[in-house]
Amino acid sequence: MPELPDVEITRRDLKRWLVGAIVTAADTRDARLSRPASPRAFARALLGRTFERVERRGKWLRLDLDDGGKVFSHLGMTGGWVRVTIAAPVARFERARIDVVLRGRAYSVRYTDARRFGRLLVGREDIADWNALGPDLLAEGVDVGRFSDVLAKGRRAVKEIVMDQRVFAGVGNILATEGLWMARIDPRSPGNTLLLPADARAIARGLRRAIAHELADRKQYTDGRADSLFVYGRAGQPCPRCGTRLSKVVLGGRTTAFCGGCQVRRP
DNA sequence: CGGCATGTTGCGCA
DNA sequence: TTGCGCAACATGCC
Repeated sequence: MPELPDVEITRRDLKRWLVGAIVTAADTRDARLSRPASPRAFARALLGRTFERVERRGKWLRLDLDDGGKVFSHLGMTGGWVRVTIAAPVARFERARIDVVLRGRAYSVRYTDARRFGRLLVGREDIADWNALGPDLLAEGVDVGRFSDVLAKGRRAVKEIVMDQRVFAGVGNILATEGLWMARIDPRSPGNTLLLPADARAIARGLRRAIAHELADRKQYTDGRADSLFVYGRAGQPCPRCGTRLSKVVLGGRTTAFCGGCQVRRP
């Protein structure tokens, strides 16, 4: 599920379902998701409250309550929010529920997460993980000069740099792979070989295009992801742009597909 | 059975 | 102090 486009779709869902809604019941028993706090704090913070806003930065969601409380949700690898009836049975891997009333209608918003790499936190202050995030490519403009400086600083591969959440919030393995292909830049290129302002601009633009492409795709399909990607997971197949056989390499421990024919690597 | 997976974190070591 | 590589987390799926 979750990189920036999926989390953005989730934000829009939660906004529709929750803003203005009053919480009639809330529960999670999962100490892993709420770590390091007790899962009991979840119900305590939510019961009787009204949601005022649903915000997103990168892969993090923040739900703001009418008393100043905040709920932070990170979907990890397999997390997701769904809306069901109050009486719906507990789904396999359901980890939390928020029952609400909105405009006279009662229903339940449930969080499911098989692997439990996600987080579900309540508090009154923004958490450190939220504050440390870099610019969100969907919400903010990119300061090309600043990004250029970040690139110049390291010999780290450019793909690892753009996946650093302090550099661009929300860019994960799929977006980085797709965005660099769109930018025609080899993901292995050391940052300090991409010194031209044009390089920084091309990368930011490629990532934005990858985000827009996936968001547009989500509007049409619910499970069309695999078919909408150009190179991710397609090593061995022909490049959709130039026909060269797509290569595979591991960067920062993550599998990366790229085209040796049209993604340039500067010496 | 083995290998891989959209994310993050912590540890050992240079 | 910084950074890098890698295992770990928990589970599904091919």
